[in-house]
Amino acid sequence: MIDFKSLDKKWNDYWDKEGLNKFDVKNIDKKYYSLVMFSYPSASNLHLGHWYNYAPADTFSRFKKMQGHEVFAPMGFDSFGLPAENFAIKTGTHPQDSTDRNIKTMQKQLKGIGAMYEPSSYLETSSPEYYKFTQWLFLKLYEKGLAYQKLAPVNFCISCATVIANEQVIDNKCERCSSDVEKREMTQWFFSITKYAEELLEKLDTLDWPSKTVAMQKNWIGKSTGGEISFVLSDASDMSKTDAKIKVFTTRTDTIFGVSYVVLAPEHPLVEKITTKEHKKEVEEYVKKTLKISDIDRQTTKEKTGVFTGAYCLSPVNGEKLPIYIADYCLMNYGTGAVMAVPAHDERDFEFAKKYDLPIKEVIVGAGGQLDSKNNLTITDHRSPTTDHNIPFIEKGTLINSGTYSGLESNKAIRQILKDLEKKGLGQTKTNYRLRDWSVSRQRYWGAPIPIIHCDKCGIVPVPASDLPVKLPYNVVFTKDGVNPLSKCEEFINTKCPKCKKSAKRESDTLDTFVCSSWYYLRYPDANNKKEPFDKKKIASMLPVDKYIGGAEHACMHLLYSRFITKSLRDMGYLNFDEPFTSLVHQGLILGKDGMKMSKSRGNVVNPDLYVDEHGSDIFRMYLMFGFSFIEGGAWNDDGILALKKFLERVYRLVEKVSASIKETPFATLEFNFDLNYAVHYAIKHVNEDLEKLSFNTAIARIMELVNAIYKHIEQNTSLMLVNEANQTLIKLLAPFAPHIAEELHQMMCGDNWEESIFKHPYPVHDEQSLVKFETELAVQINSKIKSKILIPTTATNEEIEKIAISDEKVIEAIAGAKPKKIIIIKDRLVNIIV
RNA sequence: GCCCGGGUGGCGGAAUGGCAGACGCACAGGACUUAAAAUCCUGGGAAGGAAACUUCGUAUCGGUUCAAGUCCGAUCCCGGGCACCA
Repeated sequence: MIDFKSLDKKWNDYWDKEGLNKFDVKNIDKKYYSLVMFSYPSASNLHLGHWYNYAPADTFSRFKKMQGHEVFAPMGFDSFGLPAENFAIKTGTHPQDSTDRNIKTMQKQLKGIGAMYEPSSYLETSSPEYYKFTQWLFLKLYEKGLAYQKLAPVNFCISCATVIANEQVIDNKCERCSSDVEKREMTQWFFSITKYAEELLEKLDTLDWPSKTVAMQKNWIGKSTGGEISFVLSDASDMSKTDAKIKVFTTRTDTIFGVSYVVLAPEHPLVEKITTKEHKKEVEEYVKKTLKISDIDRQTTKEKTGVFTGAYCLSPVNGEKLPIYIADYCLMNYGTGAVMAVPAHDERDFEFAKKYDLPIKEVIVGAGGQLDSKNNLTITDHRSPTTDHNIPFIEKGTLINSGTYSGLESNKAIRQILKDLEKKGLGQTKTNYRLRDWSVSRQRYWGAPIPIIHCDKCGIVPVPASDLPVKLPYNVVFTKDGVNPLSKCEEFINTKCPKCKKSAKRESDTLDTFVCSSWYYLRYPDANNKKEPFDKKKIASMLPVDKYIGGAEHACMHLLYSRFITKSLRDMGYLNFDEPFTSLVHQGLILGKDGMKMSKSRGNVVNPDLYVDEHGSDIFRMYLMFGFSFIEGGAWNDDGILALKKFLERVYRLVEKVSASIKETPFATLEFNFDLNYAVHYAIKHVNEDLEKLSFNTAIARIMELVNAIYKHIEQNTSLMLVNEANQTLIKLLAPFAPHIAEELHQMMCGDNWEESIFKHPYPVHDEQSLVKFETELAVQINSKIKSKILIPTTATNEEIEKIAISDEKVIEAIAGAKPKKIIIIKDRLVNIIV
């Protein structure tokens, strides 16, 4: 038996030599952009997760290529990032050096997959040729007012010593290092992703994306429509007119008659102004205390606290005097930083009201509440306050105790009340989003420097595009003090102001690596362009990406950021499409043998290299595709890989056998055999359909069936020519899955006539006629229970099928003389006789 | 708490409302072999039965339907996301 391992190099070299992976611009009309998420060289090795993403994706690319598409499948490295820098602090190895080294190893490993990556589009985000344009992107966003600097509370990871984005905070811990995240007030750079909130939300429905990812993004954007309502301060004599109102945001304007107090966030600017003398000390202490407690504690303790400010405001609907509180459960960074509290119909307000003994006014009853002809409310819902006081009742329903609005259904009341308030200038409809602007400043070295200069005279001055890239200096010192090495690098920091030419200082923050990865798919098709990030025309013909395959962990980060960047570049006139990734698929997660997530500490990490070294890449990648449902993943199993080895050896023997016999009897007759022909076309049809859906495991199952069928026909002495033909189809079907082995088998089959790579051949297409059988087997049910099977001519009419079914021996016995009441016939499936 | 997924043999996993368990692993039996391995063939949801066959069976309970793993309602468990968002 041949050593499959030896085939990897042979065919890889051949593909390289022949330029088989090259994208040919001539065929641009048939382009297919097949993208995988590029690798992050933080660890020194390609791990199983990479393989599980890249190998099946390559099978898909090869399938598309054989289908006649001009496939563009690039690969590169997302090579900036914290881990390299942390490694430098720990070991003294410069991030540039460790990154270069890791990339070298990983490139070798990538080669081992045997994937058809386009060689000329290779990129590394940490190379000046690339980050020059990441900086260009920043400047463009700045120019358009989409990048700005502000003092804001940000998430600060103490261990990483840098600010991180909202999206990078998981359970109040850093997404990367899992240590605590602190809220800090810092001047930071932001991208105005919120300006695109509505489009980012809306266009989600046009995408062929996993529904879960769409749901996550929708959730993250968090649109809610409601009203912004003003509560006028009851004693506003000493304040300016604009300050005399508290604006609250609510989605439940229908509950406004149930408001018993108003709450401000402790950070709210009005707090200071409205607090009365008697309450000043208490309020100040409370504000100080809550601001000091990090968000972490504010969330984990959850117990609501607050204090009375001494001030009152007036209900805009009935003029009722309402006390104003400040409380930690009101958040400054959402809505207006103030809420109207309706304890009877909101859980949080209820909890607070109970604790501080505030009135609870019920104004909504369940949907059973109705006005009778005399305008009296009848209540039929069991949850209504008049029966069992099941409050807080947070659902919508019918209004009670709400003046002229009583009796209205909630949704109607919301519209009506807002309309009336608008007339009085005290309210309007308002949409809020949970999405915050993207914080992109990082106080770290190993990233693209933000191309900004701070000048004492001119203020913030962008680096002129002609001066790009702002190069990251190599000679910096990495220390454990948590201070950005760049800020201590004199030769980097000190510069001249481009405007006034006086000495000025460079911005020392670098860009979040997600900025680098938010546009890399635009760079690939024009990766060697020295003048521009990409040529507009080229991109217009190559983008959007047709199939994007990668991990689900990027749902609210990379995938959202990329959509935003695409839209902003479109609005600047650089792109002519709205969405970067029309079709997206996430591969599942491969777990350790123990069914647990792989981790070094658990000691259950599976190293792909060991298996590839032993079996070659085809067996390994086929196991990854056959052993799991692609989008589910699952636990690793060593036996599974042996199964695929067995299968491929079985195919090899088959090809060996058939090509040997063909050599012996080259003029074998071609005698048609329906069954074998059917098996071949059945396999072709399903492998095509399954590959289109990335259902690799079932596609391989169909190929296995074909192999079994061919073996059977050899035994049955079916025409050698036909077997030979079936075999050739088999190898083509197999080619995207096991490219090296398929090339070898193809060469074996062709013998002296071999001319070119199997990937220059079209993928088999099935012939519908070959799948039409003369006879079909139908199951016959009596009262929905299967009693018999019958063979009917495929062309039989329903009447004929009925006749055959009823005259079947077992059916006669089962019916036992009873008269059929109804006969249901499902084409090609079954007959159900109801008696 | 809320929003998504998911729960099918000993195992990985298949099933446009229409014959549950494709394909494979493991297992068992047979062939080949001095023997073993490899290979090739056959069999395997469970229970009962000599067999034909019968009954049960896709987390649980109920419903719709001639027909439910699939649709609907409730419950339990597992995974993921969000989490004081007014």
